[in-house]
Amino acid sequence: MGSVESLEGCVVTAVHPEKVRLATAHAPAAEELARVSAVFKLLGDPTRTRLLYALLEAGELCVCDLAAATASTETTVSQALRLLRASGVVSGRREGRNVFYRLSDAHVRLLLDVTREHITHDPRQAAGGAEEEA
Amino acid sequence: MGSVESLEGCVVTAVHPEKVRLATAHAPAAEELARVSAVFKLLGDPTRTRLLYALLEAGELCVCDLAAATASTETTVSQALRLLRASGVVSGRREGRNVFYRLSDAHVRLLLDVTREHITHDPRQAAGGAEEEA
DNA sequence: GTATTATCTGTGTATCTATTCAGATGAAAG
DNA sequence: CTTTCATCTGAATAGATACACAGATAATAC
Repeated sequence: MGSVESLEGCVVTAVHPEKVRLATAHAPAAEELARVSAVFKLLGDPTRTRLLYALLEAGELCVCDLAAATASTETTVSQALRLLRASGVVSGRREGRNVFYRLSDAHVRLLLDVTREHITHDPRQAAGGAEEEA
Repeated sequence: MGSVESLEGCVVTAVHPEKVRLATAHAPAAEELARVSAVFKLLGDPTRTRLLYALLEAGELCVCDLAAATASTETTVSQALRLLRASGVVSGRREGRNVFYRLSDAHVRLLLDVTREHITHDPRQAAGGAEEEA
């Protein structure tokens, strides 16, 4: 059993030091990782997820239509859209009194599709149980 | 301007009723949406994201190695792994006293890759500013 | 059997966050 | 200019959650 210097300098036991060094070497930088997890966190709220799937289907919707489509208040929708827009997940276009929102790029659409497929193809993680398959 | 019955029965104004109906018709079911956002929420914590990228690089790591690779305590890592395992994002394999964890399937790997690419190709959403491109 | 190591789990606390309400801003109509 | 409508923003509150500590469980060594 080897030992590796962790980032804070304290020595901890390691079963596979090479793999640990490999992981730390290729790990995303702090700022990059923060942004990645920030995007996932935005997608991790049911209200926002509902908005995004509505935009995925309709292509473009204004705030009041999004509120109707997701059965939320317009204020809640507006607050959610503010966060999504601030991180570039959605973008808004003003047309008269309405602001129409759409998904920013293909990456977001892919994330929504892949995760939905992941869920439907892996019905294990329902409410609690999620052991190995077979 | 038309009007649509929202899910709660109250009538709200709608700019594009057809699009709203399209979105509501193709919207994920409540349980499916809950599971999708639950997966995203799991990926939305920096500590867990770090663990997942470590597993993405190393393929398989035990708890103490993950703690070393991510500069966290073993307790924190274990708590994080419990949530990830409960939702089927990672899976564990016991070998003697160690438990080795790995990413469950290709979907998770794809999510991590796509989002990292999304971040690096879209340097807009740094700390605050994220207006339209161009 | 006891000792030791690795991982897991219960509990408490401090922090964050989603939602709501009230009011502000921007745009069009009269 | 005043009114009306759509959207936005600030503040307060209730609920969720990540981390740390202490102790429990599992597996090997002696």
